[in-house]
Amino acid sequence: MSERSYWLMKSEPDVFGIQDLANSPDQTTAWEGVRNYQARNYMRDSMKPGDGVLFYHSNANPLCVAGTAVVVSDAVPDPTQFDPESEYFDATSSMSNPRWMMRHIRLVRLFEPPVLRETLASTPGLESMILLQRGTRLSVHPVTADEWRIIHQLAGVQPT
DNA sequence: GCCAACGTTGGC
DNA sequence: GCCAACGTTGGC
Repeated sequence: MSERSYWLMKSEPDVFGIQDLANSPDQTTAWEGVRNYQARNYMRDSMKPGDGVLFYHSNANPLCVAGTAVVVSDAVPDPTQFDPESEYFDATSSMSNPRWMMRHIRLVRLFEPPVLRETLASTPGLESMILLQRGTRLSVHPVTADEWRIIHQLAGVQPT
């Protein structure tokens, strides 16, 4: 019996924000389009159904944790890698040996108001967040149980 | 819009 | 296998 883990996943709200997740069927979405090996490895190898997800708005105003989600599927091939019409098409991947894997996530809650990045940056205990390290671009990465708890405190809600 | 930091590509 | 060049990310 392995412990539950926690993750942060970035999305640009102009492309797909937490409101889009809230409006999705079953408030569930496929986390398509990740084309970075480290992020893929986390999704493929380390995530488990039931893990918690901080839904982060990048390239946005305001930059913020907009809410939380939960991992609801095993790792499955990202179908967009096989779609020549998709911007995420990868001609070097094959059905028999897919390169890019993804998960499905379901909305748990919106943070209202969202927890701003500048709040994270000034909160004791969050100094080590990967998100806040200089030069970090990784769009899927782990957060600690402490970080998960502190961010829920900032949001004024019980951790789920 | 700028640009620093990073990841990937490809010539050698 | 190195590393320069390039493209992208993403905060500011």
